[in-house]
Amino acid sequence: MPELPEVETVRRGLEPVLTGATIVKVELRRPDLRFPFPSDFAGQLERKTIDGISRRAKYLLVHLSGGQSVIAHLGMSGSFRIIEGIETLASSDRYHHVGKNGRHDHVVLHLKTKDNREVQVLYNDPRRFGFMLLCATAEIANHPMLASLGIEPTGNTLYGLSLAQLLAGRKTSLKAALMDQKLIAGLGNIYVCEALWRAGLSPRRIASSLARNSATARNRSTDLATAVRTVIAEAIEAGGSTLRDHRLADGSLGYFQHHFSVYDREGHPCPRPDCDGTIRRLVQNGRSTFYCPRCQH
DNA sequence: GTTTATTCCTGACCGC
DNA sequence: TGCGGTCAGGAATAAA
Repeated sequence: MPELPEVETVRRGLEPVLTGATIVKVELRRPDLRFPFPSDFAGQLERKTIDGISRRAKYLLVHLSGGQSVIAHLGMSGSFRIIEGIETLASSDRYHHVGKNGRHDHVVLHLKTKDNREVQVLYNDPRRFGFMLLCATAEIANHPMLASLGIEPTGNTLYGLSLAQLLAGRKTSLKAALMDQKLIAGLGNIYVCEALWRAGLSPRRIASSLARNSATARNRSTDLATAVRTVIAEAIEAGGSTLRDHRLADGSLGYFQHHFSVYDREGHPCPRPDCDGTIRRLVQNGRSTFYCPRCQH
């Protein structure tokens, strides 16, 4: 399930191939993913060159010559695959890890790289929760999908005080607040669970309790901001190292198996050294939450 | 304005 | 082995 770290890893994997490449041809093998492709999507990409690829929250932004950008989202099952050369597409053994016969390869970009190699970039998405849209590059920040996104948990904008301000007045749970893309952009179910465990905070705690004017609340918001930043940074780092090992093997970009402390570990012992609790699962807002009832308060 | 429930989709998994 | 049911999840959308 691609959250911010996975999307950033995909971006880093695509960047050296896409940057400076010319889009020779675009194959759309169905009319839509989650949404219909923009009208004449292929035509608007073909013959353009790619100036660069950036990321905002869980969105990939592919910047094209001529002032347009592709806004791409991987949904929950989207992945990219890079195939060198033009003859290998028919080789079925390339598909074994992403599904049968490339059935869910919905988009194929035929590229000529800046050093004149012919490369195919395939977008595969079995559940089709992903999407691709077009937007004027100058207007990306105002695009409805991106305009109301909150702060990035990377960099230096998320810290105790800024987090406390975001949570002030929120009557919902800490878990739901951290999942809210309008507050912090890019966190999903997995890293929210992990960050709350690291900070020793209960997912059921009322969000605004971290915004109170007390030393305890300030410490908690600082601990949580630190936990969010470090869990994201470590996952990006882990994705980068996985990418180095993985990319040469088969060109796939998208899923990276990390080790989690609590996510999907119901019934396992809490990994905190001085805790003898057991990881539990509960459902909040229709989503599974994994946490340790012994050390998260 | 805030919060919650529903919807989209398919593959994996479980019990019978 | 096969069938039906359940679950997972991001974000738009509707509803409360």
